[in-house]
Amino acid sequence: MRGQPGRSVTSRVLALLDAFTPASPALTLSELARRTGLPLSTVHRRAAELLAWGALERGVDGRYRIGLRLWEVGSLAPRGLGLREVALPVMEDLYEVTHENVQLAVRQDDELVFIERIAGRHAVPVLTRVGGRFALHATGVGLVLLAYAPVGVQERVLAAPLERYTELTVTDPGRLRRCLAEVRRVGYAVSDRQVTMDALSVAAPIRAPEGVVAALSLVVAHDRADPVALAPLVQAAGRVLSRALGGAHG
Amino acid sequence: MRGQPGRSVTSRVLALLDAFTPASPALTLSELARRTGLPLSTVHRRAAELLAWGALERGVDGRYRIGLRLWEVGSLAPRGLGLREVALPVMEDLYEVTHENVQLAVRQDDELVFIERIAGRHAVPVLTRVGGRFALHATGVGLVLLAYAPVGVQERVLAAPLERYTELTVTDPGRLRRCLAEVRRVGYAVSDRQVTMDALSVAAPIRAPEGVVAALSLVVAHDRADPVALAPLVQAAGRVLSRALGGAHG
DNA sequence: CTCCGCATTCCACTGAGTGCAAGCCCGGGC
DNA sequence: GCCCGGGCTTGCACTCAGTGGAATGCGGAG
Repeated sequence: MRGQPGRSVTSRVLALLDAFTPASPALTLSELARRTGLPLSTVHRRAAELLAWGALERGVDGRYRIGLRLWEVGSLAPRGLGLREVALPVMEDLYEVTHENVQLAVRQDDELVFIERIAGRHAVPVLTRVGGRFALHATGVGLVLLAYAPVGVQERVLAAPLERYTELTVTDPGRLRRCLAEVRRVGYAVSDRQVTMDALSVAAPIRAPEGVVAALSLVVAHDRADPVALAPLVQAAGRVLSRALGGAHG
Repeated sequence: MRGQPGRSVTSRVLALLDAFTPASPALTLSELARRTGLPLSTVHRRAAELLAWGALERGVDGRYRIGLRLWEVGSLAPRGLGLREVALPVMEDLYEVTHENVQLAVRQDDELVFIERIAGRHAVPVLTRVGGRFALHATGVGLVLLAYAPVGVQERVLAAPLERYTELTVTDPGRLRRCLAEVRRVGYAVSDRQVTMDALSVAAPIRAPEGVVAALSLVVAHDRADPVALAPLVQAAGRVLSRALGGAHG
């Protein structure tokens, strides 16, 4: 072909999907070409194929969006809706008891991904969305996932600059390392106003046979609750789920 | 290349994703090759690329599964989690009032896809799963989606054999056509024991500017409730959502 | 009318992708 | 030990699917 060497067709297709983000869920063909750095004609052909299959859809405005077929296939991810289906009843129980935000997240590389949330109507509004990513070093779920992550992941996160969200965010690697040790010791994590000054979260691990696979948290107004009192509730829910997944209880 | 002509790389990649179904969410490389009809070496290379990107994952057993990254991208589908985010609060309200199963579905080609559900603990157990497909001619949501679908879709569905689920399933095209007219006249659909003999469902359309984009339903035990009494509730919820999406109220 | 931005189609060229075949690894039977 | 069978991975020579520049269509704004 005449194409610039070194780029496989598959990688181009995946690059197209990568161009869609929560911030820009609808793109024109030329925007896609700009974002991927590919020629317009190439993007046009690849997009047409994705369109035919249902991975992309075109709205009335002519823009491309992620198609329902891709959502369908994505819902088969065991760590996505699969995990959600198992966790939801337990999360609902936790919500019944506390009437606060309940969140479920897993680790993906060096970040976390929110899988499900029960948003209490009268609880603190949370900024994240289901399917969204976040750093590991600040939230309750993040601290749990990081504490039980492979050492390689921990080292990478500790070596990279730790973004500051509030004045209470832990950005010193040494201090974060001690926090993680503490999380492993007590079996839960508390993130007190480390993401926003409004909220505090308490999180516990969910274990499968292969280790900690997810984390569950309660997010509450920072002045409304005692984290140490909430911890047993979250831990208990985590243990129920761990048992459901065949994991050891910690 | 030496490859058999007529099959694009993209279509092969997508065929790999197609091989994963709710019934078989984990596959070995050879199973993938068998299902797609592609040579093992080809599958191996395509799968390696999907693996590297995160579209696929390999479990501890070495089997391939849909990866979290694909779920993440899929969650950007406006008709998937996007719609869900809008609808969930209203669905929760409906659940609070009725304590019955609440379901949200959209049409994809000639079938429906369930987007979200609130499963009442003490309500009828439903057989479908979020992300799953179903025929249009039997369920409440299906009848609504079919009634407001483009004529082309209606004709295709009416021309194809209509699968029978119970003795009450409408399988006669003429009768189904009259049912659809009735749905459009009254603005809601009732499916009385047409899917299982246990349950009955009442559904209403959700309208956006471009027309009916989704349907909402209550699924209840067939002997527990009067569908005509439930209809106004479902319709009201549908109208709230229609307004949120900028659709005309019907 | 022309210009601009975006989408679509054309076409000659070529290297990315193919599929066979051979090799590898592991476990089970003998 | 040795061989066999199932799965996975790699090497290699061949070639067509895919490429990207350029040309064309298509509105809408000036």
